[in-house]
Amino acid sequence: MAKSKPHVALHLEHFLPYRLSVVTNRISGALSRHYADRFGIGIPEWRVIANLGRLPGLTANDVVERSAMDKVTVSRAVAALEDKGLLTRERDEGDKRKSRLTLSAKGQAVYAEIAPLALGFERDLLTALSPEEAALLDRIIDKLNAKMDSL
Amino acid sequence: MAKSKPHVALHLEHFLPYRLSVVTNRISGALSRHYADRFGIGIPEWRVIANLGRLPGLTANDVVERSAMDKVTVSRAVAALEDKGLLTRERDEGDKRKSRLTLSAKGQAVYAEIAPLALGFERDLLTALSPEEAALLDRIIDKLNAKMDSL
DNA sequence: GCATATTAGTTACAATTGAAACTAAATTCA
DNA sequence: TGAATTTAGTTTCAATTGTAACTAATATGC
Repeated sequence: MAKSKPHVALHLEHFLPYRLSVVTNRISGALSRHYADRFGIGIPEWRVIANLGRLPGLTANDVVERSAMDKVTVSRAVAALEDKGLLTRERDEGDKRKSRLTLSAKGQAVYAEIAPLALGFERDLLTALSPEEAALLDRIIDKLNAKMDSL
Repeated sequence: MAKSKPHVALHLEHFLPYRLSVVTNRISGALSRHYADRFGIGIPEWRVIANLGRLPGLTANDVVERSAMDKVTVSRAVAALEDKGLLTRERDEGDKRKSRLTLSAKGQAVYAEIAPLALGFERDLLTALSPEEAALLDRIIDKLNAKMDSL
């Protein structure tokens, strides 16, 4: 059954942007349910934690660039995490517009708990694909991103 | 460079659910900009139109099942489209809970204008991939969906 | 060196969204 | 039957989100 080749008529169920959107939302939703409920943390907050867990000292703007999230979304996620005591800000002395962000001990604990959950979820998801398919999917995502860059 | 194979450490930029989410949001955003601005129509409304354009007489619930959208989202999109005169409801005489939805002439005109835009966008996007890659991506999406069904 | 533009980040506001509760019609089954 | 359940669809409400306008700090150009 040919599916997302260009069509002469628009069939949503075979339309690539739509199909991608549906499967991605299902995956994101399932994943966030893994931690959102348990930890009271939403997707943007989790993404900030994931970035800072690996790269402490990023600024909010670094996170924006690395995460494809909106500036405002990141700003709010950072504020929420600070309120919850999961991260600290330290004003950059060289450039006082910036704050360096670091996970607190509590934030690191959350990271240490969620990261394996997330990786386990990914591992489970990837059992649906052969290693070759998984590798190719990666290449395809890169190519689609490159295409979007050029628009 | 190995990317979304299971990792020992969580690197968001190589984490499949995250990568999928980023590229999908970029694609959906670009696509909706193609019609949202020009026609004053949002994503849910467009999806309802796309469904009814091909299958007139669906009920709101049929659209929910076919589109993976929320009940509430569809209900609102349908109401908005009715307000704009793009579709009509006709109470089903056999089951008075249901309404059969049909695009008005105006709605069909919008569909006739947007559908080729959407198909052109997809065609353009797919120039980034070889035909084999495009076919495989379809298979992969099906497999990921099947995996999500089983969770 | 100072006016202008750019960058980091926040705030205000309006629109979108989904969960939960609700109405009305149809179905089940005792 | 007719009481209890399910289904189609809507409404209410609170949370999430993005756009635009803003502040404060830095960089640029003349």
